[in-house]
Amino acid sequence: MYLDMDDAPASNFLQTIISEDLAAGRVSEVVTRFPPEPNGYLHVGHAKSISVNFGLAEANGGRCNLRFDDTNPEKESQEFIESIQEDIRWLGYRWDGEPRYASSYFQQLYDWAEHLVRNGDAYVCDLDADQAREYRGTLTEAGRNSPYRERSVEENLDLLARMKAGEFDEGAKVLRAKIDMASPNMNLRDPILYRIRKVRHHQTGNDWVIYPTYDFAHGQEDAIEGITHSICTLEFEDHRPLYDWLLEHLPVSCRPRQYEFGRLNPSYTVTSKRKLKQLVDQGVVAGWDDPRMPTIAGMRRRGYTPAAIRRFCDMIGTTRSDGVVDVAMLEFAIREDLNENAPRGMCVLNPLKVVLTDYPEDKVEELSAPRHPSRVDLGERVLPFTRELFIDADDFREEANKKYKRLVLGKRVRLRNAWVIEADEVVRDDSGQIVEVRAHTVPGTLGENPADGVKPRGVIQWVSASHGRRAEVRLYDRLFNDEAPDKGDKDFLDHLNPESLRVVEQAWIEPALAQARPEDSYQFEREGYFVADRYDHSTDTPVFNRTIGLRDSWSD
RNA sequence: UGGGGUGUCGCCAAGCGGCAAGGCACCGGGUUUUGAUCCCGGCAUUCGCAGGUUCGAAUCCUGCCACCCCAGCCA
Repeated sequence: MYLDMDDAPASNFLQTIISEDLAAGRVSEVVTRFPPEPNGYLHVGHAKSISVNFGLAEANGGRCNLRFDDTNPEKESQEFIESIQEDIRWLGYRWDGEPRYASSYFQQLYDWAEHLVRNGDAYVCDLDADQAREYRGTLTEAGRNSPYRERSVEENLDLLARMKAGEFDEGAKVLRAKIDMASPNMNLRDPILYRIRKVRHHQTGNDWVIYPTYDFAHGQEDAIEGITHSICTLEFEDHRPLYDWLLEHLPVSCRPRQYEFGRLNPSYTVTSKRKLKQLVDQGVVAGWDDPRMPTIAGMRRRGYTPAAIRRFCDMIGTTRSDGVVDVAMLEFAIREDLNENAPRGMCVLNPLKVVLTDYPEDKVEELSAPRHPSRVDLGERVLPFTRELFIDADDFREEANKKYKRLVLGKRVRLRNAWVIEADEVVRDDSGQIVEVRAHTVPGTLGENPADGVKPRGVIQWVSASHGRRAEVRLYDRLFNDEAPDKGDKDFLDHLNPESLRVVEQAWIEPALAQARPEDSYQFEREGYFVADRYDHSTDTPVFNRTIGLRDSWSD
């Protein structure tokens, strides 16, 4: 079903580092990790990170852990923990062992916090958030030492224990590393290690009222798990000195190294969790898994395949430069996969009745057609042909120039996988609207060109009016009509594409398509790739989502 | 005016002192019962800019410019 996944082994700066580490014996096995915070759904940007972390481990015979970085219970939930696991599995990756949780290391982390305090490397600070900001200085001015910076080890130990015991209110005290308030790197100006949060944690319940910050947790989690290469995105680069400082000042048994790569920014989309949440909350889309969302769940429902997403990640590469990737590349990846693997079928979105006047009323020809033009292994399907058919209204014109390769009055067209027909006359309703085309078949044209040498102008899809089935078809398009909807001071909501969804309630599909199971992909010939909706589709009420249209180079 | 990064074709991206890979997009042409696919061809005398080193530089040095990130008790 999927494309060949191990084409060219990805070569990038991370692989180069790993190869050198392996060759020099600095590491004996590659261990990476994918460390999402369970505070939202995974999106295409995470897919790249997953591909990088799992891919590197896989390519080097190593392991990759899944670790929930659940250090901030306020924003996290079990729902996200589950959706994240489902998405990673769906993408086709398997983490090593059981999922890990930062929260399962809380005691160890606390012990290490005491260790820092004992060595005079951390202190309890009573400054509130506003004061702390003031003391921190600015980008161009050094900060000032907190008045609580020189507390004794004994006092700090006592205060820390009391913080843990719940004796202080939220925000009343924090534990900070004692580094350098004048550092040009803001992250080294006595960063906060622990804060008081009297909220229930989804994994540890009410065991803790103090929670470690990302900085105090991440490197140590990596050390505990024996991570060799801790790969994250560029914005964490400034945190690396702190990451290293903590590991140097703690009795950890191994030294993971942090490396950063540029995050993925696809054009015509937004990927910030805040903005995606806004789209959901404001009802712009139907939910986190709306087919227009760049979430993994959304792309899945849209009909994107794991193979296409992985292929896309390989195509864009992994570097330290941050740019915008043309979504056309993602679209190429899914077309490439589906062109190769999706069975073909016929669907008429905008029906116009055609009556074949020479064709007997009750005759039904059970034609057979290949499911795929080149994949003979996919077999054939039965195509009932009858006197009354539907074609797409866009595929008929009373008159047209020679560039129009469809049905024209008095001219011929090939009905895909069936007869060549010739249009004779149109039937109109009271308002003058064409409601029917009367035509006749050209004899001997089943699988053959017309004997008289007059070739059809083109090929169009059709569905038997008596044997076809009704279906709802959801035509999705880009959610935004601006290449960079959230760049600069733009409001991304001002650039929504009003035509990102058009629902065709009464499309006609050939009978074989009604047999689709949810999440089966097809190419509706001449239209595009469509997937049977994961939730709403059934044989009784077929519902298809347009994944992506066919490449179209035609212009009038 | 602090620190950390990045700058190679419209986009992504190889390249690491020897004379600019590849993919996407785009433009031609061919095949075709999908205006699809497939096939063939085109597409950077030039690597942010300016100097310098060298027989030779996208690759080394110097200076400059542009853009991104950092002042959450978020990650």
